[in-house]
Amino acid sequence: MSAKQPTIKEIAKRLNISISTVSRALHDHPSIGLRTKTRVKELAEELMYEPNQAAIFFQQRKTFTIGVILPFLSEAFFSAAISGIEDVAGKNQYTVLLGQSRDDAEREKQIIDTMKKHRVDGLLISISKHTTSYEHFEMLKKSGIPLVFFDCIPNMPDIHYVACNMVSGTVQATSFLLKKGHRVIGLINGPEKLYASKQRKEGYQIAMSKHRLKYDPSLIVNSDLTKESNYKATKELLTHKRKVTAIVTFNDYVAIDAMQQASEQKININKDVCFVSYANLPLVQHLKFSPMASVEQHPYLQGQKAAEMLIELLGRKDDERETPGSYKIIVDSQLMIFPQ
Amino acid sequence: MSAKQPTIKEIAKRLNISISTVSRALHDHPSIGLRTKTRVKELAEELMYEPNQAAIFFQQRKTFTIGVILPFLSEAFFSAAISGIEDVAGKNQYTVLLGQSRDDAEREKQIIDTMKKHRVDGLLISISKHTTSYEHFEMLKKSGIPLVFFDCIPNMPDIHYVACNMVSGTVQATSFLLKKGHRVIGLINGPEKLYASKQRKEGYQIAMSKHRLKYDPSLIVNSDLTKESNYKATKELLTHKRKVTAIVTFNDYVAIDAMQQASEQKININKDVCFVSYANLPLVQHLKFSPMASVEQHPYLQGQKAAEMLIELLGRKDDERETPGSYKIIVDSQLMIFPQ
DNA sequence: TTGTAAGCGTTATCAA
DNA sequence: TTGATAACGCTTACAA
Repeated sequence: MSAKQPTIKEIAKRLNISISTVSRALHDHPSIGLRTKTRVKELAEELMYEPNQAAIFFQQRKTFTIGVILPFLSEAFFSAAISGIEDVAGKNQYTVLLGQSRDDAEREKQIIDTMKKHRVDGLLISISKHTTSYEHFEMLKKSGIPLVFFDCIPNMPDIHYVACNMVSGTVQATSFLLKKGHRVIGLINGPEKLYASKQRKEGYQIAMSKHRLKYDPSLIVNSDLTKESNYKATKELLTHKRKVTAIVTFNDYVAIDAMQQASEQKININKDVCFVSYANLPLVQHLKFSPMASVEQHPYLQGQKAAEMLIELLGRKDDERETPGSYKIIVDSQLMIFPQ
Repeated sequence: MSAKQPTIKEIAKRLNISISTVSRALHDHPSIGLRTKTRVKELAEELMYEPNQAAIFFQQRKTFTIGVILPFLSEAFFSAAISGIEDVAGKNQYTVLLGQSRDDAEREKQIIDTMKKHRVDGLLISISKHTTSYEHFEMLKKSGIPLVFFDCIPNMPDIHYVACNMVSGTVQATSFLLKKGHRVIGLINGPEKLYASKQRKEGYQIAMSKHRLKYDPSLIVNSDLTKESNYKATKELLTHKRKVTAIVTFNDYVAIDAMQQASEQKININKDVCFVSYANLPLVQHLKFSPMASVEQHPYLQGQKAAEMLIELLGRKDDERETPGSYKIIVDSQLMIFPQ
């Protein structure tokens, strides 16, 4: 049982040759005689030899591991994203180390520490919504660990990232409603300081001005994305002095709460008040109340792109990596309209 | 930029002492003079020294990494389970390497290979529903890598596992319906060879016999869990010669399809035909049609338990690990009844 | 209290 | 075509 794994040394001893010969034979080094090579390979096979990656990682100062830090895997967006990451990583012989921040800045910091300890070759991060200080990211940069952000990105100069352009998604969402004749459209936005919220706000404003409508700031309300806050925001819009006939919500979860709340107020969902949202949850069309449309953010694609970017970065020689500036990829969001 | 990480050698040189002294100072070894210790620690701090874990892993023949292989992170069950795993792992200084099999046996095998290469200390596996041969698991066992299965476990002797007793869950589910007066209850089960299906079947039979009702095999139909297959199974039950008034479904996803199908046949959900299911998806109560109850399988808890078991196994000396037999933990499932 | 040195498994450089 | 040896960074038994 559990006989300890054979090493090249073991093979060398048995064959009465040197370990370097064994190493080379195993690597198909051209200078090794066919005879020796076969002998080595056969014995390796027989002993079920497997190179000790730990030793190789150590020797090559590389772990072939990338760390992925994201808020919640339970959010469909992230589980899709990590699949994209995993696929790209796997194709490139990299492996994925996982850490969920649970939207807790402290936890995020701690995970980064652990990953640094584990000497991941690089990191993919979607920051927690409570992360405000960015020192830990700076620190990583300084220690030469490449970093690619995706989806939720910090407001820092010179970072590599992949993100979705929420502005255009929001323009589409709002325009969709405007074209349907709505004139008083509310927006339940996320926390004000979030970049994602700023983009939605901007998109909303652009759509309004495109349609030559005056922008009414009181139609945008912020929620901290808890159920209570979502309810409150919804009530605020539903009791607005102007009659709100359509609401754009920060994401599908917010939409669920908003529609629930509206329905309790005897409002006919998507009749009296129309809803449009973001995320495009897999189950969204099966919901009791579902929005008329939802902005797809292509999480799998974002994951792929981010992983590709990171691996590209990792492939470079250290000196090339010094290149100033940063990579950015913007994935276009897209309004998915559901059949009614 | 990216100055390469300092080593104890570096510290030793600067302080003109030996590397072993540095190593010991950093580890608070009792035999080191307070003076030297402070000097070492201060310099380490200043240089932002961090031990090279890759070297340590190599040296200690341990990576403090556990591999987790599961079908889909997009299933709420698994994303909850992995959170439990991650929490326990983190508390014990372990880190989590992720692999999704996508219910593909080949992929599963390949992930195992990669993880073995990466020298994970142990593995947590929920097998893919298409895994039929277990050689790769046997192989791991032989190479001395501890293995703990959770949720979906293979039919192998002497394995460690954590699983949910679906029998009792099914007894509860079926009894719930029986108590409501239903007499002709259908079961849309999963693939026949799945252990989980066998348990559900058994539970169904037990509940029936407890209520002194004759078991009618034609009321159990199998689905391969695709949408089409779910539809087909549903139709079969709805056109059964006996009038089926309640249906238990393999899980919430099946329930969604089944209720959709039933509704298209003008059947009044939970009036004409009542539905009960498994999994307790977080969104289940927000669905257009939701089952009257769903069996909770405590994924987070299963994840925790499995991780604890594995870490316990890892903590042992090699000789203790030889202990024959195996650990099993059965987590009780529980019927969650939703307010109507 | 501190230093020396072996060893973990591999790759790579240099010699033979 | 092959072998000896250093090196990667760290821990630890043994010496001093």
